[in-house]
Amino acid sequence: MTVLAEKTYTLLAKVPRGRVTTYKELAMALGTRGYRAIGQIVRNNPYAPRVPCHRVVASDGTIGGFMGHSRGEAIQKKIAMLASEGVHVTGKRINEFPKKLFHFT
DNA sequence: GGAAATATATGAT
DNA sequence: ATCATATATTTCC
Repeated sequence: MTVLAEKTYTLLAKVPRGRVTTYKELAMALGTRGYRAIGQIVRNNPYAPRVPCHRVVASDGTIGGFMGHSRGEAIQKKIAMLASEGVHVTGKRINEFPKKLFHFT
């Protein structure tokens, strides 16, 4: 486990319910450019479900990935979970993404 | 120890 | 919109 992972989980846990964050925001807050690394870390998610990995989305408002695959039916499940928390998703993008997006800086 | 793969982002074409 | 490059971690050899 790397220091980057610790900080990633810490920040992710700080995201309130009904809000989402992006890999980019996380990477920026952590001071790294390894966006993909964040994806790997979140995918590992040894702290689940204490760490809401489903609250992490791509910077363009798309869901990104979930459960081992990047784009597939698993996304539907993630969408349902987000909708359950108040973040509704229409089609392939989050509804009012910038408003629901939680930024650290 | 080194190479390939990944739940991304950005820039160029 | 599509293709190629950059970046950090993990997994497999």
